[in-house]
Amino acid sequence: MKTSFEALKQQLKMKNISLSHQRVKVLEYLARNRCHPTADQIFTELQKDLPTLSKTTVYNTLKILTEAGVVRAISIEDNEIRYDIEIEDHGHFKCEVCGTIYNFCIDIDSSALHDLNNFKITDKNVYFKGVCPRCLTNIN
Amino acid sequence: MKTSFEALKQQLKMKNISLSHQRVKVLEYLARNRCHPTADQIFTELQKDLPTLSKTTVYNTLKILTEAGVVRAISIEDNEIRYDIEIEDHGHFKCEVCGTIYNFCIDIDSSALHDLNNFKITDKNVYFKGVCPRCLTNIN
DNA sequence: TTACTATTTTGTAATAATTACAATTTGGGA
DNA sequence: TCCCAAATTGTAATTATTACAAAATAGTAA
Repeated sequence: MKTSFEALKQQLKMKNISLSHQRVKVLEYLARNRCHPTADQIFTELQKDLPTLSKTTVYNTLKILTEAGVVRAISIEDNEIRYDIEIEDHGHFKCEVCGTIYNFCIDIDSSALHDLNNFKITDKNVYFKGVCPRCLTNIN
Repeated sequence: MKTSFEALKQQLKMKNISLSHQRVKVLEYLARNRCHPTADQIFTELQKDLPTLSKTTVYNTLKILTEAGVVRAISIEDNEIRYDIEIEDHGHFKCEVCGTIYNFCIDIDSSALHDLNNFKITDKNVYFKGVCPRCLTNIN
């Protein structure tokens, strides 16, 4: 697990975000399942352990964690938001055949962005689409 | 107007997409309003001229044009899809204060993407967020 | 422990974007 | 003019998300 849980808790404490049982569960889920789940996937999975869990709580928690900068919300398409606990700059590749979302390294040289000279950039997202190697093999 | 209308029509004819009155109107709107409108904005505006227009037609048309590669669907956030008639590779910057979406030039060197060596890339999207110069000025 | 207060969770209802689908309309060719 | 296929329309359904009020919970001070 790249981001140690203790460090995360510390980080949230400093922002006065209390870590309730439910919030810890959501965080744990995101840390363990780095497949960019939707709110619904998180809810459905956690409900198995926490039968009283409410979907509203999942949405609330994701919103709080996103605003705290601990989680990143990504919306590639399909009108559904996916969540990612990796904050460091990286790109997302969505396979149009199997739907899997892959991470990939990319660093965009800000000096190349002459069009955005006077803009304050707070968030960079790179989303690619195409076909992943596994699906390319299966097609042939 | 960068992409000449005649060329566009030709392109669509070749793909066996007939250009009905409604479809032409949608295309014209996108060509004239390069502000990345939502389906609803397009519908509301066009309805003034075409009172019988149906929102379903707008969605249908946008889907057809997107599949034909004449229009690009972009979903930065807010769970709403925006449409752009510029197909050439460029990035989108959304100002978090005024909501405006700006285009900017960017070309991503594929050689830098060693993580995606065996992937077939069909679509590249770059979405940045932050504050645009005008809003930066107003804040101070 | 008890009482109090603020925060969190829960569940239901509302909202909003999009899609499904059947009926009607339209336009081009025989 | 008639006919057929394609396009449009309007309504209803679906889905993700948000709003909101009531209930539960946790932490704190007496």
